[in-house]
Amino acid sequence: MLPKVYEPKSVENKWIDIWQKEKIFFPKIDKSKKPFTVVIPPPNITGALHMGHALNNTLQDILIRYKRMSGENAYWVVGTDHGGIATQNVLEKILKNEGVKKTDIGREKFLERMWKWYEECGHTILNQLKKLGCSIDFSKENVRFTMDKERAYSVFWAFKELWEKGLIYRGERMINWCPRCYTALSDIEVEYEEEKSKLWHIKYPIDGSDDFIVVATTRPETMLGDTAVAVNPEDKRYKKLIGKFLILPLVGRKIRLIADKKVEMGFGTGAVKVTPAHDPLDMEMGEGHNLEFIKVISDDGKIINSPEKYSGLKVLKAREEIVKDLSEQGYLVKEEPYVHNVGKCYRCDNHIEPMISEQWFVKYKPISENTLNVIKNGEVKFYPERWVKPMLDWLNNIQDWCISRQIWWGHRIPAFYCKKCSGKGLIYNEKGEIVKVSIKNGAKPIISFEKPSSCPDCGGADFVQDPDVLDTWFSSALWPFSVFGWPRKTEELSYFYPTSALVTGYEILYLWVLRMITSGLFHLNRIPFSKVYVHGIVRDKHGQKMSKSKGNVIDPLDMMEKYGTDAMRFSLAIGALGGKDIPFSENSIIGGRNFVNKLYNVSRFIQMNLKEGEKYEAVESKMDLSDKWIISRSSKIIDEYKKLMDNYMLSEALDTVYGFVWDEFCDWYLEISKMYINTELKSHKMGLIIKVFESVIKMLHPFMPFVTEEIYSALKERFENPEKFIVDSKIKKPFHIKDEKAEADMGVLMEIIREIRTVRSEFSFHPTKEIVVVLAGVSEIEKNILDHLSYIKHLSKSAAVIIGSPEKDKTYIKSVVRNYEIYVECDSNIDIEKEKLRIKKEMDEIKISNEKWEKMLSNKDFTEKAPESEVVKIKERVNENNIKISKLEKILSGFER
RNA sequence: GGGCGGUUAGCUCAGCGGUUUAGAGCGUUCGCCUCACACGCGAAAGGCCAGAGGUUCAAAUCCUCUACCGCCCACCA
Repeated sequence: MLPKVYEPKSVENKWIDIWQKEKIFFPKIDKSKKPFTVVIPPPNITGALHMGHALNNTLQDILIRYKRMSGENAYWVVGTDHGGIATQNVLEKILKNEGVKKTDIGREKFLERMWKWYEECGHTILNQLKKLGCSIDFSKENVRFTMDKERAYSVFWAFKELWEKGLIYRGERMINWCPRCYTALSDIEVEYEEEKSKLWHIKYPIDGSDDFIVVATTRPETMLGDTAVAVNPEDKRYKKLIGKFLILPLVGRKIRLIADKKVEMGFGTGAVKVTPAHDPLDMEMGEGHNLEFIKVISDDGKIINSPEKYSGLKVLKAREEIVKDLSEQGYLVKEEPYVHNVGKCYRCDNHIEPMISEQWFVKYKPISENTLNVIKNGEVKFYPERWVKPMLDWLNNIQDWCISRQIWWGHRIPAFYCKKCSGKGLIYNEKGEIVKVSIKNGAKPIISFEKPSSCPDCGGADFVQDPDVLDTWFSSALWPFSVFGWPRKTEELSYFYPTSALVTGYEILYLWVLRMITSGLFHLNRIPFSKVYVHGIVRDKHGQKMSKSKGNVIDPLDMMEKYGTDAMRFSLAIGALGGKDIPFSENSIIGGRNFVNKLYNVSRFIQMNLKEGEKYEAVESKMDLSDKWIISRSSKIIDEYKKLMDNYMLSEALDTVYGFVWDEFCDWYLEISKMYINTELKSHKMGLIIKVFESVIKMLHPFMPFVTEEIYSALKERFENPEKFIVDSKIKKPFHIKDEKAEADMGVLMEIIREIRTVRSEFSFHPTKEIVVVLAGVSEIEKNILDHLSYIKHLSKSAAVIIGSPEKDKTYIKSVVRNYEIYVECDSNIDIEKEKLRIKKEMDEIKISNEKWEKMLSNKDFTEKAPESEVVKIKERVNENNIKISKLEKILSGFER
């Protein structure tokens, strides 16, 4: 005998093993079948799976399993991402705990450690995906890594193609520098956060005069690199001073007062200090006015090229000193509190420094034009659609993409330099390692996958590779086709590409999704996927972002351990509504667990009533009302389910089935069917139950793979033409019958039953007390009621349900449902006042709605303008209510006697 | 500054092709260990659908404005 409560752990492990062993998810190229391909957003190998992964991969798995069960050749391509800065930071932290700095061990050794880390962590992540129930084939040959050999070649090839078309260049531009991670970042890798700071007003004396100009700044320390002050050309206050020279306080440098219409007259004092090397806007002005660029902040965030006093200080320390000195020397006019946005590194949260730097860039505008078009014309569809507009806006304002990173972990830029020919363009550290390359200063890159054999210029063979690595998103952007071996023309590539759908969170739409579309179009001239299912972020139950510092993190592994994987998947899936963020709590998983248990117990119920050797078959001639009703309902539910699933409304689909199973199938149909278990109708009833339940667990399998597989294996001999496993089965509609009459009739019966139950409950009948119910008041009671008195009897725990009139010498609790009067026999000492109140209350409610409707009916505008069917409907309702009112009145007057 | 999303039961949210008495889950209350399930069953209480206008025979639902909350984008030093 199966235990009463479902025990997930052993069941889950069992099926994980079997599915892998049976190679069910192994990709097969089958040209007779339509492929449904999804590439996984490769998880970074930074550690363990978190709730975001759990959500993302649950949703993908639901889609994949659904498509597989819909007859498509579903293939979910798996792999992990090397994760550039994020992963390097993880190892750096580990090293720090060991008391080692990465510079101590050097690049080569460091990378050795990184690869070792990959071996361990990559494995962990894959195992966790397995635990999540992902229908992925985990054989080694099917697992990719963004930095494995094949992918490395894809990356090189992509770089080469862009380079050859002049779309990759190395140039000196304003970039975002993270002094902590010690690397450049692209614009989207900077997050802006509001910070309380100050606005300092500083006097800049005018050369050869006692007068001065006051500038306002949030970054006084950058004044060390000021090479101008700018005002708006229209600004009357400063017009005549334009072109004069100022003396830069603390430094003594002579700088020009320039006019530029980028300066806002209304802000601060209307005069801006210009630091071309450390501010994007200032850089533009610097270029426009031919100003000197003086870099005063070093890569490690310290002051350089400045008076002795400040050199070597960290930026914030320098700020303090400078403000102090300005104040002491009388240059500081005032400081006012000021709130403004500060850029922070998305990987380490430290302040980023804008600075001029020579880096590799991709010219993005020209290659992303096609992306704009395919989104605009719907070749790539977003679910929900509301993301389209932000995507287009972003593309319209796209900037060149800084792709070089000064870290060690990643794809090394495939550029080699002949040591002899590159001269001063190659910069080495004291150990003789290459640390920087400057094409500006003469470095000559040769783009190559491997070290070139000889220099085309001098014939020399002494090469050095560019020390930088590529932005991790560069390889991610190629993922949908690099996974299939591109640029090699593989069979996989031609069969599985373009992929079908992408499932991802909205936070990486710009960072990743748009870039994939762009590279797909650029390198293969085909979109990488046509559907993008965009989900939200898993938050805590109050809508707060989960974070370690807030202590509100829920660990999916704990949850799976505690409640089972299916339970967690259920709660994630049902919460993923409309692409919105998901408020998540342990409580919501409990709901999932309860549902898993419910399903499991249905299967127990079925199994308990099956006998070996007996046949169970639904027979059409034996169909009664409840059968017709459940068939009709289940037909509708399957249609609804498919429609929702096909439109990526997974949560709604799950909710639909959930409601059907629990409320209709279990609470009504199974309860009714219990009456027939010991009758000759058993075979018919059980047959029908099995059929409906089979379709239910199939619909639920994508959401809750383990429990449904377990149930399937327990019951499948009873199914028609069962497959070996539910994963491999097809969702089929067992019936194509929609019976509105049966649904309506059943509705009446349900109402009557509920009314009797309410009476029982309100008048405190013990649940086991059997009662006598009389149905009366209708001259000719419909046949369907007569036929199904047994339902009423059974579900309302009645000893007898009689059609007729109440007996005069007995006491009844009376109520009205539709046209029927219901008399529930009771002791004479029932609380009459309570009953009166009950009836009155009900009557009042009906009267109120009747008044409303009668008013509508007397309104000519309504009867003339509203559709005929509406008017008829209202009329019918009024009539029904009037009958009901008269019956209730009769009952009330009965009390007065 | 621009854009997007939200404001419905104590909590988290559905409903927004216009028309019953506005739903669900959780929580609460009452009664039940009813032979699948107490991770359950039955019943109940609980809502001027953020506010103000407008369109309409009819508005939680469509339009406009306002308030508040949350995101995203933007070089206002």
